[in-house]
Amino acid sequence: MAASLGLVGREAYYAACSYPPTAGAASSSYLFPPELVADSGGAVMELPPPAAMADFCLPEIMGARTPDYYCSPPAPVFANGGAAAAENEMMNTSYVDCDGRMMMMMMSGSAGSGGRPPPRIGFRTRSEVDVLDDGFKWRKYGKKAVKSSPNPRNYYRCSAEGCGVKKRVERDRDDPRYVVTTYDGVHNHAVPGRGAQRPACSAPLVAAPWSAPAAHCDPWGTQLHAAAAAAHSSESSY
DNA sequence: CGCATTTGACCGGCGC
DNA sequence: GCGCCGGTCAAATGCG
Repeated sequence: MAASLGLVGREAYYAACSYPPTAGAASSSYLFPPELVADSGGAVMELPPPAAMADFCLPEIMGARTPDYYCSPPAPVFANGGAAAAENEMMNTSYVDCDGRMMMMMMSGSAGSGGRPPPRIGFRTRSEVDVLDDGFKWRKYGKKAVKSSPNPRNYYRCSAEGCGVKKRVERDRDDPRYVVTTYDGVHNHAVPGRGAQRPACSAPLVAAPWSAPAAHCDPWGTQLHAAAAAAHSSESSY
């Protein structure tokens, strides 16, 4: 299982996305690594300066130390504009870490019959271990060698009952020091064992307007914060 | 013994 | 229609 982390940092977050999920590799990788988006019509976002993002995303908490991570409502930060994102039924969220570095996350999926597309979130983390301990309990259900990468891709499912969240984990093909993790779906439960310390919805979170009916706050907050917390806490351990 | 992991097989989507 | 490829399943295996 996810042993305690040996993360050595998390500096290299991608700021790229690929959509719509059309041809080729892009259909299975809505984000990252860059080679998957560079030639497939994807948009590489130009990120505003962290400070600007903080102003945009963190109005009520500026002035104090920013949280480890912060999830924002969808922001029109796509290189080709928010309209294009809307056209493609894509949404995104972003957050900054305490160092002011900004991280973009992409969510996508088939919108289906007006329903909320299942969020897909991906990020890249420099880590010595393949599986980042994000606080949730994952059960590995598959491993596959993919063509786009010399490294095998591992498939995990949240082992919580009734929670269908999946994640894919693979080493970056260009830099094996980095782990590319893609979350698929939204946890319908709190982080195991962290109930008191880390409620599913941290206070500063802005409610996402599209959040799931049952969720009173950003449904991604749980996993994002969990992952962020895991990554962050690990930093001090190396 | 129960649970997690491994791994080959199978299936469906997509491009040609 | 066929083949490729990614994703999932499920039996076998390992481990505590």
